[in-house]
Amino acid sequence: MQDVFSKLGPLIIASRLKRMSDYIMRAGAEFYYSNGVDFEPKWFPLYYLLSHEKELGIMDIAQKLNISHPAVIQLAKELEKKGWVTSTKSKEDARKRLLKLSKKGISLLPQLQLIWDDIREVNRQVVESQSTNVLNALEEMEVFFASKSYTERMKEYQESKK
Amino acid sequence: MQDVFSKLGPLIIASRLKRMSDYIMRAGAEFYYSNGVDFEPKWFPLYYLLSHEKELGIMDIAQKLNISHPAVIQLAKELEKKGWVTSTKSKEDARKRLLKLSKKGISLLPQLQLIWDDIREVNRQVVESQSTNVLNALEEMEVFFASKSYTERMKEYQESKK
DNA sequence: TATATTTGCGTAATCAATTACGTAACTAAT
DNA sequence: ATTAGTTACGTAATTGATTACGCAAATATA
Repeated sequence: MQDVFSKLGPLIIASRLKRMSDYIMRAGAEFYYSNGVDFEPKWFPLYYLLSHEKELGIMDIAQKLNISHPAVIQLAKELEKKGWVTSTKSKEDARKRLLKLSKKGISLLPQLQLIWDDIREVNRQVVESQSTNVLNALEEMEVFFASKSYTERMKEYQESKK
Repeated sequence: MQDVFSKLGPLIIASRLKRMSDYIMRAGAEFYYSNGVDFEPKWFPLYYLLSHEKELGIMDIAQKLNISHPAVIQLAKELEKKGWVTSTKSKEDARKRLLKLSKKGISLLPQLQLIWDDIREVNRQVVESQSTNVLNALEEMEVFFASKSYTERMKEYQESKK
């Protein structure tokens, strides 16, 4: 075993989470490519979101996706270049730029849906193969840290040792 | 619920893994800082590795940590700047540059150990709170994809649909 | 109404890590 | 001993995302 990580146990949960995430992301990229669709995994959250909402402002999206607003601008720029997303100035609030899928963007959806179905299916297989379900584990962690943050918990533990 | 992710289920395992990883990393960074140690979480794997091995070449490290060798060089440069790591040319193989902890680096260890203990403890709490253990889930995923890659599994599923 | 504050967006600078490429040292084959 | 191929390392360019900053529009307050 050339791999230090798995020996370290609880100390490096974060690194292992990241590694698995990177692995899946890369595989996803390959998969789009081998299906002849010029689509990148990083576009998925925004694209998917817009496919379910008529139109949204930059900040709304940033909040919903939990990423920074410059990231949204960046992603949107790329999707606009592809011709899949267009934007309009809001009439109620002139500061807002509203994003939505273009006709071309909508017409791509069925093809993407097929791919997403495959991805979903494999992910389902993974989860079903597990005696401990990674999605449940994540959900539990999110709830755990929502009730009291990681930082708070570490501080408390330090206090308790004194 | 302002958060689209948790509704998407298996489709975006990767994004959720990444998000949780980022969250813990950030908390870790804060924690070092609030303990008055000028140490960054990204340094941990290399530092920890060197604290357990006498000296290692760049490529060895890259392999063991499963990162690219330029990443190792970069991290090493930072730790050398801090004075915690030194390097020597290998005598057996003049191409190799061997990294090891400096005296100063070793003398910092006890302080870091304390912090790592706290982190380990909170991570242990997390894991114990869970009915489904995230580390086990990750381990299972790694085994699952080691036996057959994500890409292969997607291809197979596509074939099976025809 | 004038002024201060907040909000939404865009740009710039920065950061962490990767891929691509070049060079030097080692190894193997003739 | 020469040549070809591989390995180890370093640098440069690129990618993806973040924080910091600034401007303009909207909102709240005096």
